[in-house]
Amino acid sequence: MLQEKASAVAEGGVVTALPAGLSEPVPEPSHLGVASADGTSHSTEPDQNIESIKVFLHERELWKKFHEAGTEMIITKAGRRMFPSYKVKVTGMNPKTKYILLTDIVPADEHRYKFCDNKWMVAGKAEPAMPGRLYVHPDSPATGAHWMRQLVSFQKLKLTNNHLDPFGHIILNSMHKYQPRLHIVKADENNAFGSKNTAYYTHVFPETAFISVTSYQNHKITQLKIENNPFAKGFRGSDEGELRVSRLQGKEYPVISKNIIRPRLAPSHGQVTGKLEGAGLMSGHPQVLPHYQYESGVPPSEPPEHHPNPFSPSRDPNLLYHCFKHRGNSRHLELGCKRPYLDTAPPAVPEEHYFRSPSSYEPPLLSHTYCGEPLGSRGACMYGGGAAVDSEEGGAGGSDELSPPALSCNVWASVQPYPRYGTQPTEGVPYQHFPAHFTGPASSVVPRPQATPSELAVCSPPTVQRCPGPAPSSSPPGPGSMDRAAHPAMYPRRLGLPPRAHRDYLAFPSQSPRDPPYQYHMGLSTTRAHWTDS
DNA sequence: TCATCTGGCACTTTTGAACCGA
DNA sequence: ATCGGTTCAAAAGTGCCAGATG
Repeated sequence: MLQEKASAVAEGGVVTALPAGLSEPVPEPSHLGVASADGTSHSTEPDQNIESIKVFLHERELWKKFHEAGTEMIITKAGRRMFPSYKVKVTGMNPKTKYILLTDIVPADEHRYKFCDNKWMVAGKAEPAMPGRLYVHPDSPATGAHWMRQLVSFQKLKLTNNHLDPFGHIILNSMHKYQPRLHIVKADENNAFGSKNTAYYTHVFPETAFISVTSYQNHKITQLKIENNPFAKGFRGSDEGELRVSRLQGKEYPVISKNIIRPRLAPSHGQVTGKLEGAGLMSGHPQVLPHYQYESGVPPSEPPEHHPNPFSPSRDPNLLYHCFKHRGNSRHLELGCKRPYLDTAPPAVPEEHYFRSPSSYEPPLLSHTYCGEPLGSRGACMYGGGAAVDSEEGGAGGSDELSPPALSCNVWASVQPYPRYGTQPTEGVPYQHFPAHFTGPASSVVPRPQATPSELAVCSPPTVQRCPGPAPSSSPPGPGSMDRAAHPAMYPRRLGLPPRAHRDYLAFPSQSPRDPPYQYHMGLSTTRAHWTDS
């Protein structure tokens, strides 16, 4: 059981001094909330300064631009990166303490959306959530000094709609709204990741919420992507001058020619934002209680500012976008709504397949209960939501002498459909902006069968235990090398070259937030590095 | 018929081996 | 032999678009 947690949202802060190492002023990080497992807020122990950690979203201005338009993220079968990419600056860590940084993406609500009349609207109930997966930063675990030295980038995180994705990408449903979250897990000697007193810190930037799509719906988003994503420079129009889509946008979005476009990957540089908008974490989550520390002096009773509503009709009415569809060689402007998606289609594949049948949902690379890597390997690491894994306390087992430092597993966080407040959207009703906050009865210590949706079980190297589940390989090199051989496709690159560093993946059946409990289990790298600086 | 998804395309950036000279 | 800089080709990441799917 966790004895402490910290959570926060990025809202409500104020712009303050430029943190060292950042080239732009960034808003004050979210206020930290510290909650104990019993549901009461309290300060962390003096030696666990996790509550002093501050997280700054990189390129926040860019994120806000997208957010204001209603961020969309493409999901593909092969996996697609997020853009803007999720990068943060972390401060306040103990330089010598080791931390693990990871992200997950949780449903923002229980609705499916449609893009109708140039805005996102609720179109029915959400489909069952995909297997929950975590993306562990490849540098994890690393010292606070390491994390604070530079931006922490999760840009290699990929999103997919492939329910059977074997690559460990985060699986999402199209036309659903999601909220990325950042977790910072303390993993030092006295607070071993996976131990009963694991301290972690969950951070949510509401402006990073997005709706997953298989093709862009809102052309303003398309243009923002083209304008800001260097890989999309090819779509920035010709010398004659215009973005392809801009022709169809009328005056709404400025025509951008190659001549006038300049790389604007960091458009927020030099900009100072005003008060951060949005609301704080709402109470209701026994594990992650709201606990605002109004550094700016704003009393808790003051209504939080809201982000511009990206998905509601309350946007500037003058902003008019059009629905397009492709027919033949031309696009046709459509002002009408697309056919409402009113019925919730059953999952393409029985949920059982993913959540309850580890054997059936067990991608080769996800079948290990722990992952290890050769020292120095720093590849992407994604972890799947978990199977019938009894990770509590980590089932000791296995030939420890031969195995890499084994893992203990702890349920350490809960994932719920990201809560929204305000009126419950109804079908056909424009989506109301949701603030990021936690709600729900999730408890990190609920016995597995009754566990709340998407608990995160953490497997940590400090103990000589393993996450229960598919039998791990006992080969010292760890799954990494083995899987590379078994699944070369996972490690593409030039022949004869060492594959790019990759961590291996763990698969854990997961479940829908609305369905029987599922857990995220995370197997952390079993590098031979010690977890302390000693 | 329609909304949504898929795969190929052209384009760009990124990556790292190969090469060269100091 | 080593190091640092440059070059270049392949890989990877983009959105667009036509066709497929349910």
